[in-house]
Amino acid sequence: MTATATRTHTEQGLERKHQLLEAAARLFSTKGYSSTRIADICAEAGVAKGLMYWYFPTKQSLFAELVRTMRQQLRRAQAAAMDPSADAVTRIRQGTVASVLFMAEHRAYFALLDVERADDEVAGILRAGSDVYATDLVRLVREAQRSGQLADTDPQLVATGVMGAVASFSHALRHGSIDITAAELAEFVGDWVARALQGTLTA
Amino acid sequence: MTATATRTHTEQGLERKHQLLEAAARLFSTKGYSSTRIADICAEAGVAKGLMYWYFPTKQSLFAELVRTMRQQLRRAQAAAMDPSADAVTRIRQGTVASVLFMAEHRAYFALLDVERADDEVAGILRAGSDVYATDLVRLVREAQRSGQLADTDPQLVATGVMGAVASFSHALRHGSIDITAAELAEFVGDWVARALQGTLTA
DNA sequence: CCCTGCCTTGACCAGGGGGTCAAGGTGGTG
DNA sequence: CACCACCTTGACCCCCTGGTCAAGGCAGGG
Repeated sequence: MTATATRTHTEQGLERKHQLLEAAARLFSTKGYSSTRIADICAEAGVAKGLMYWYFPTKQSLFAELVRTMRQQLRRAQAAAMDPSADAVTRIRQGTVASVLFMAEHRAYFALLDVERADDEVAGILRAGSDVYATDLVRLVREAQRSGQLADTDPQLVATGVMGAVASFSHALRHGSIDITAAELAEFVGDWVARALQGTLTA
Repeated sequence: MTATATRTHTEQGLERKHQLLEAAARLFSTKGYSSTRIADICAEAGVAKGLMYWYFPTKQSLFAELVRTMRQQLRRAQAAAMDPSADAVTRIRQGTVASVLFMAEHRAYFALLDVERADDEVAGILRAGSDVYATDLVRLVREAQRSGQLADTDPQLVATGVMGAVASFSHALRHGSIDITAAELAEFVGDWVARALQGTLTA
């Protein structure tokens, strides 16, 4: 394994790297991680096989970078959608809607979550990263509880429910088992989550 | 590939087969489908590698049988939990609670759903089977809508939400990110789903 | 005691795929 | 022009793993 760590890239180099990431995202989300061969990725990107190893030390590292990038983007989309002056529950709803929309726009990328969920080989590396949003949600739930908006259920539990809803509905949309526009679905999921949450008050 | 199809088994044979299935379930749910080697399964079961092929024609068929069995069991548990005289929403809730409980009792088996979700190599074979519960749910939702219990949202959408909740919470419990007993969680999820559903009325 | 059908073994095979490498561009700088 | 750093190629290696197979128990029945 050559020392890819200290490698510097030109403008063109970064672009190539990006091409590889995009090609990989397309294939991973279609065929799954382990069923996607490196040769496939390079073919999809239109370059020779060896080139991948100029930019990434291993297949896993490519995958890892992909997920890292996606998470950052998602995170940004969520943050942008939340109105800082709004109450906690509203912000949760806004984040939820934004998440569904984001995922619809970037199906290929977001589908990686499914892979990550099952493939232990890679899940370990990244588990930590997936907690970021969860932590955020937990904070929001606590805030809502302090302000009396929600009852005192375990915040972790609630966060799981919210994230689960986003993931499940997104997954369904991605796989065509639902026939609806992304915008409509996003609103629906927002409502769905809001209702499930609010009830927590009377529990 | 030898003709495993017409093979007859003795009492002992069936037991051995069962051992293999159990070992496989344990490993698949821990390491994922593709990361589990046939050698691992046989080692876990304490038999020689070749023996697996006495009972199963391929690795995939072993997996398929595993999932088929699990689905049947789950299906039975759901059916048993539903009170035929109750209204549709109540039955949905009962099925939900039963699903969470079942999954908690059979973690190793149920975890296979995660694998199935991502691993395309195997997903295709079984996709059809996973629709059974969905179809059931859709029927219940329609019934509830006819009786005015729920508003006229796309039943498919609602079904997705219910199944998603079960899957997500179960997944969380399985992976230890939630600290709660299975019974408690089951009730929580039941409530969660019921709330999310009911709201559909006022949408 | 032998024969037949079920069961078990572990060495073996073949191909597939991750990862390597030597060689050859290409463009910018002294 | 020469040099260097970046980039690109495709043949090659080799391990890993799903799958095969010939050989050998070990019942039980005739």
